[in-house]
Amino acid sequence: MTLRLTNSLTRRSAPFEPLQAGQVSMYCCGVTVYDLCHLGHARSYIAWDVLRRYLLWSGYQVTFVQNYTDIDDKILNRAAKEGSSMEVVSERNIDAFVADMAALNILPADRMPRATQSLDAIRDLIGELQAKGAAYGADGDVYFAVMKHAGYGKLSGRDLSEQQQNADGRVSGLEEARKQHPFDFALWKGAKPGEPSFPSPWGPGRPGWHIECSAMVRQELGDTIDLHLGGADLIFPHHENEIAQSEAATGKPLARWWLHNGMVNVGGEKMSKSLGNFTTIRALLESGTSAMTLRLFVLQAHYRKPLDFTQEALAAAATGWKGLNAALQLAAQLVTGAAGDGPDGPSNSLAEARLRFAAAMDDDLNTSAALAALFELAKPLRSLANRSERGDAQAASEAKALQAEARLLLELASVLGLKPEAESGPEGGATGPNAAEIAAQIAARQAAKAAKNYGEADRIRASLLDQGIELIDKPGGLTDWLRS
RNA sequence: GGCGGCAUGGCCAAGUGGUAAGGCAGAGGAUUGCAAAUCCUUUACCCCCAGUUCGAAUCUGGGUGCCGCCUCCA
Repeated sequence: MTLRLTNSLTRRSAPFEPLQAGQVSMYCCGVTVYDLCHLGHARSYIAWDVLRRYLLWSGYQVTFVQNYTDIDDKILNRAAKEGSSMEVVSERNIDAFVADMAALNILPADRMPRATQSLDAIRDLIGELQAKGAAYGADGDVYFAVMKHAGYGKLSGRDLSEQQQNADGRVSGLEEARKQHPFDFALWKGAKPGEPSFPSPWGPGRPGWHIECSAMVRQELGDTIDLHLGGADLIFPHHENEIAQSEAATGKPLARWWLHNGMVNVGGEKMSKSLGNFTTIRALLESGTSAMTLRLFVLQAHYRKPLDFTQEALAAAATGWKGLNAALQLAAQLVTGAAGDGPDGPSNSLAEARLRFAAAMDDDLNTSAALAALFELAKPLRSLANRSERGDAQAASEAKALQAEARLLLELASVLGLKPEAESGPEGGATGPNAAEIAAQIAARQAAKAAKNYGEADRIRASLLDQGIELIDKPGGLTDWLRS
């Protein structure tokens, strides 16, 4: 079986095969670090994290590079607004990015170059383009000449001859006047007074947005890479321009595969900073949604389709995760418990589950179907937990039989970046009564129950619930509790 | 206007020629003093019309609706 991926370049899916057998190079356009990441970023990076994990699981050696755009108008604006500097804004948001990604269990990229630290490669590339006649200077700016590059528009399906004055009113007249074609874009922007700038053969200034990715890809991974990833909103102009720059310089294809994820929508509209309808990763996590719930929410839909963010859908994912998490926790117990006792040879059903999972993932990363395989695997585990709690005599022997299953569940879950998550349990540092006080209340309620004083027992239960403590009666007269 | 995508049960969402995965919610059951939690069971002819086919959610044509990109954007 082979992995099939939908290539935006051809708009169809085809078997994936890296340029060098067993080795995959992938690049993902990162964030402009002017603010916190929102759910749209989370979706994108979760999707590519799963791709990477799946490739690794499949035995590939993967080199993954993701950039930081740390010089840009938005960063400068933000710095001006808060009276700090470009560096301060960038540094802060890079730290936040790292923390957010870690919270979501997204594996860090192998290398994360920054635009401001890649200036030599950027200037070299611009110089090369100019030497080849693909770029021209104008008053301290340098532009890429799209008309000079055959094949411009091949990714986004645009035909230059059909392009009219779409840019009217959207670009400053000054910049427009300098361009030879409306689609020409800046490789180097001459510095305006007071702006931070870097020296260059064209005068002080800074790189345009698109050129950094071309330069970094080339520097870090070579002329042609296997996979280039990003959000669908980057197809035009960003990725189109990257292709043009890189291919004009090297004469080789920039990437063999272009993968694009669908947008996160809110009320049918794209979540974005400009619309103001965004939720930051951090805000969501702080509001009590767990990282794994978010992952499950994202992975339940196919990565290329739009994903509507609603409280209902999130709540559904949370409940779904609760069940899966319980199974994963039990699985972790089983595996570390009486290790080695269980029958090790995978039974037919296990082999089938593994196959089903792989087939789903091979089909353009059908995580929704892959998750179905996980839920099916989790089922007997959850059932076992229920029966053993009820003192089923057979449960103990079954636990051994389920060890291989438990191991497989954990393994496959980890391919999706899903891992057992501790409940926000007793030592959660929350406010309210402490464990000893709760234990005392539970004992009091037990006594009331024994005396058939159910009014009092219910009163204690309700009172604890008011304080955020939920009681869970177990068979055998035991009572667990959760801080909600 | 140009380019691209999507329409499956109450909700989310797989399935792309042989008679509908999974999750959530709902219903019934087990359990419980009653609940909650948990486990078990259960719930669809796939936007409309026409066509191709022995057979279509799945292919073709035509509608309708929604979304993305064309300006910074994951």
